[in-house]
Amino acid sequence: MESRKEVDSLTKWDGSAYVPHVSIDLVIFGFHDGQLKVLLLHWRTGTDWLLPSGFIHHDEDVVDAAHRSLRERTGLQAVFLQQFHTFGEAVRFKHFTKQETMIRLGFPGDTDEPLFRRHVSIGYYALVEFSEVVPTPDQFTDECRWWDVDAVPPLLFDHNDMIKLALKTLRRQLSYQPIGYNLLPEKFTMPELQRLYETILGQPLDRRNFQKRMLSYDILERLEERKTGGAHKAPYLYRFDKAKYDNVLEEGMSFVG
Amino acid sequence: MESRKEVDSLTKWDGSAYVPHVSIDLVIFGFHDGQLKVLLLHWRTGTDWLLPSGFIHHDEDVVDAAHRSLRERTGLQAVFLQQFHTFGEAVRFKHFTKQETMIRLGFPGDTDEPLFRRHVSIGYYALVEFSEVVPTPDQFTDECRWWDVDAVPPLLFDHNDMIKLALKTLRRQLSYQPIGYNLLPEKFTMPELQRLYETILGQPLDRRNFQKRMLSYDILERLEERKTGGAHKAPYLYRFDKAKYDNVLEEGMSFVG
DNA sequence: TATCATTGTGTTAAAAATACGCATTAATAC
DNA sequence: GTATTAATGCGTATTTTTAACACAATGATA
Repeated sequence: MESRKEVDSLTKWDGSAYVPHVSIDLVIFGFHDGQLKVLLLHWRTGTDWLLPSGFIHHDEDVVDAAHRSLRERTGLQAVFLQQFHTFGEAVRFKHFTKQETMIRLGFPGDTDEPLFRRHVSIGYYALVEFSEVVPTPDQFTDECRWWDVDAVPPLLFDHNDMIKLALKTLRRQLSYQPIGYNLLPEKFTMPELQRLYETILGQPLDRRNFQKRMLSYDILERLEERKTGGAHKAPYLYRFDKAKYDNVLEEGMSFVG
Repeated sequence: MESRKEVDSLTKWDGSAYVPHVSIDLVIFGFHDGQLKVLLLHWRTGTDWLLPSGFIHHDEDVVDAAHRSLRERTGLQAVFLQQFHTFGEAVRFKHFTKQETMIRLGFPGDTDEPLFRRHVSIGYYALVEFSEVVPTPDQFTDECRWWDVDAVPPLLFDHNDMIKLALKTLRRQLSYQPIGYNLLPEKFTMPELQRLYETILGQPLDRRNFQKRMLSYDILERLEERKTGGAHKAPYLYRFDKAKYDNVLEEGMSFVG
């Protein structure tokens, strides 16, 4: 279905530059139009979508490799990035077998292709500001774009499971930590923040209790401005107090230390 | 300091049988004499202690490799085993540099020794019944024994950090899940269960509120027997209702499903 | 048989989470 | 202009959960 030329360029991947058998997979969440989105890549030779992934240089920390991959796909520097699980199954093919997958991706026959060797993959999820992302494909893909989390198609490998687990982890953390800084623009209204929470948690929240809880964290700063333009009463604009926000996060989520 | 013969036998390790650059580290918790214990190994050629670790066969799931290693160190089959973090720093030496570590462990000079290549390590913690464990060293070690968690010496690599993080994870899970089944003998009293919780959490708990909460989980079965022999009033014996226990755990902690 | 430390089983108070009421406001319709 | 409408700001009850505390019962020891 694809020319040999394209397939050749795919195999130019220099596996020797990376730690073999180890990879990173990224579940990058964004929020737009009242919908939680996830960033997916489209394989050049084929019809399939998958999660952005990355490999680790020999002298590179895994977390740095994750940040690097994230930067390459989004253009963003500092984001909320959290390891959530390591996927260590020997066979990580799900909807298609290894053979089927290799054919679909343009690697017929060559069962020793380094890209398709067994990989232990470390899953990270990221929260990014939708409007600031410049979705950028990598050398294996020709398209990078946002998908609604509840409209994600069957993905390659076990990537659907990864999204599920990342979402589950995000929900748990959201329930007892004031995450959300990285998903919204600098200034936002309380209803907007609430909609974000409702979307991630998948359930409606009481307007008044939500506001009380958010303010109780003492990480929000209310501005004098109000958001005009919409019909009805103009809501106040808020802004995260970065210092206090980081502080709360540090206490609640920090590892080793 | 050690004969060449011993060092040679150490290097007989056949790295080709395993996925390179990936390892497993185990934080095995036990409970005895009102103290939380962790199982450590003593390196044959040297004075240092470290966590039990393992490697992954090419066709083996990581979680299976973890169970296998755990079995080899303890003799136990079914235990509570939970992945808690993957340690991906390029340099994981802490108290000693790589060179110092290699000398201490009897690998002078040979900087290419496969055992000392960079490893991404997947951390698991396990809860086991102290009295049923048969501590067993591996090919690199000459002793395997329990240590009080708060008397653990400086360990090789980043293993002290691993214990810290495993303990933190255990505490968090204990706070909102009825873990403990695997740390106690089949029959136990409520005070014994409470002491276990107090030890892990590191704080005293109210006797009456503790009992109420434990019973509210509806996973304990009170037996007719009482524990005699001790001075004072004889407490009832309890037993976990395995089916209900597994059920609660499944709902609260299951991944990918 | 009295003593003592510990267990079994409550009840009460405080705090947190949840449910709900009503006045205010800014765009829209008339 | 003025009334209407739907959403916001800010408040108060209610329920549920958590934490604090009291007292009788028991079994070995003195």
